[in-house]
Amino acid sequence: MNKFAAPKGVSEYFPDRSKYFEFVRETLIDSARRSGYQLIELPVFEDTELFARGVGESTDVVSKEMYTFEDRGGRSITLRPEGTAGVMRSVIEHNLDRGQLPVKVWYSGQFFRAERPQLGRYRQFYQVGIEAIGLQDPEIDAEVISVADRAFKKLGLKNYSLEITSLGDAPTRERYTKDLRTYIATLDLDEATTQRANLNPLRLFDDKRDEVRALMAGAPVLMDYLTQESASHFQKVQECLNDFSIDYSINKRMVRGLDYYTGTAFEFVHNGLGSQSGIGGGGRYDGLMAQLGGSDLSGIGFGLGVDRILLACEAEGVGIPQDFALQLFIVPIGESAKRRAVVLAQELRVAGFSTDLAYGDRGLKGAMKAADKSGSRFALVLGENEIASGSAELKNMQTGVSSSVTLRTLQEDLRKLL
RNA sequence: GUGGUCGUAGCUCAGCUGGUAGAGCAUCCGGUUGUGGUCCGGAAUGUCGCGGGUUCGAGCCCCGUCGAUCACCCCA
Repeated sequence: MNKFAAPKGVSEYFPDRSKYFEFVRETLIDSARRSGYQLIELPVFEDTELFARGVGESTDVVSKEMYTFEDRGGRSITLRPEGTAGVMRSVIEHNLDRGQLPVKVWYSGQFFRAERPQLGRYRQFYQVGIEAIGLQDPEIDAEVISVADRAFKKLGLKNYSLEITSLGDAPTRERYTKDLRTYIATLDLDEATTQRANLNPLRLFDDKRDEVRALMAGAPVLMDYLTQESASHFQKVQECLNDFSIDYSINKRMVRGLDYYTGTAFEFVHNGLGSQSGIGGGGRYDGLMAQLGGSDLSGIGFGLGVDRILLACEAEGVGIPQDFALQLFIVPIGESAKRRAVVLAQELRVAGFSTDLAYGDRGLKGAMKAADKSGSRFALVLGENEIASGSAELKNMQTGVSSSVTLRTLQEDLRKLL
């Protein structure tokens, strides 16, 4: 029988790399928790219309990358391509905005886009995101950015940068887009590019060809169109980032893939990932909630790509901290020791120590090898002699130094050492 | 979705102008009857991605297909 294979474009994480994935994800989530964000757990599929209206029909994400199917009741369902629309739906549906504002939530999980796969670009990918809803203060913009930045620094990443911009409010963008279209109409572009420009003129700023870049150099810049209010908001965001000692650069030509962004927008880019360099991005979406039928509250959030951040960590050789390793591995010698070891391991686990032990009958050498492979920080050698005297040999697997411990005080001793 | 490259042992790869497969690492056993990560010896492991074609003969050539990867597109 033929072996089954995973569907095209999915990434899987299994030992030993899964530990690394887990470390990255938990670090990102931890940063959100430390800023007061609380978990919101949502479905991975939603009414297709939610994304069409929320994300925007003109975006590539909606027009050609969604996993859409009909369920058994004939409803059109779509696997979520991004997180914000679903969060908005849930906030509106359950009136989460009725209480104190802002509502601050984080989420994590799988997202789906039917693109041609590449390293760091998968059809099922993993994001950690946060949303802060119902507060317009520029300080919250900086806070959201800081959650991501703190997480990256905690991971030990260095080779990344933050770009920020302001997209202005809806009327501003309308005025600007009109001028931009007028400008583009004067350019000599090939058919495909013209079509792209018609769909969304901002996209031309992202073109990688030098000719197009040169042509676009003379284009009007959105930031020159900002209202007094938007400009001052953006100014305050920058001051706040300065206060936080977060480095950034202003990218006046940033293009975001989703239609709902207004005002502050940002992107984290890693320099060691080839063309899939975006490791996270987000921004304000002040009209979105009203557009989806809720009250007219502002919002800001981000999505971080865990798959790509993991790749970035590997590219930079970022290591996993010790507290992710197994703490103790028990090596029993002989039948009666084995029975004692099973119970001892259970006691230690109950007491909160991560513990594993050598099963089977591989002999001491084999069991020590297993202890080594487990990555455990300590090995506890438990033989007939030791049991008779109520003791055991505790070996530090890094230094190779071992000492005798009494089983009765083992837990206290471990606590001191770990 | 468009174009290029690649697909051989669990992993990384070698395999000359077509003559039915090899290395290193990992695994297991032993050197060491109570000590891993070093060293030495030994063993096991493959429908050469899959399907078809050309040929006396295909890992190698041709076609298709699936997958990965790179660039574009797009983005996390």
